[in-house]
Amino acid sequence: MAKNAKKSQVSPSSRASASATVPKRASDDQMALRTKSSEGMKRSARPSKVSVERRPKSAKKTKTKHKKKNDKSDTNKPKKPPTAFFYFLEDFRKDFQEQNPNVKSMRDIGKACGEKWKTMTYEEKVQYYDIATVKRAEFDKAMADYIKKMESGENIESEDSDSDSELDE
DNA sequence: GCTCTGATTGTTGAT
DNA sequence: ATCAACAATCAGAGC
Repeated sequence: MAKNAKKSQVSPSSRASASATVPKRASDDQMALRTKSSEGMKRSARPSKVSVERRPKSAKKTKTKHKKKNDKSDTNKPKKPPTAFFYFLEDFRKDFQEQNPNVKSMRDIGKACGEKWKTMTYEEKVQYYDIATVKRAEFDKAMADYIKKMESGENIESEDSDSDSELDE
């Protein structure tokens, strides 16, 4: 049910607060973390094949296909940081597999995680929101550096050097 | 053998 | 204000 709605439900908190990473009660300092720079993500950057035919409309979602190892275009380009839900998903997946070793499909885990996420309280989610906020701040910084390099020398082609050390404290 | 799919929510750029 | 795309994960399916 909640699949087609998606945007409509979004979550009682998300935008309700101030489009910040943290739903409600978001501390001002956390909001300050998100500089919301111009990033540069936009779907156009993605491979045409992925960008196109991504129109589920009333159907499901988009299913992103990740392009896997087809990232030759943006090897040094920082990728979008996982959201709070994704951090929770990592932790939830481990616990879920321990209790359900027979279940290996991420589809089932994703569903279970989504249901669990909805039942969780703000206090339980806030820790993941906090992580996501920090990571996005780092991503913003990395993106700014990436753009700077692009403007300076276009394609540096040096994905692993300074950007890596910066991202990973 | 390699690539894509599916399923979830959050976030954000774009329209 | 709304939409669309993308972020991680990983076994399974398809080519």
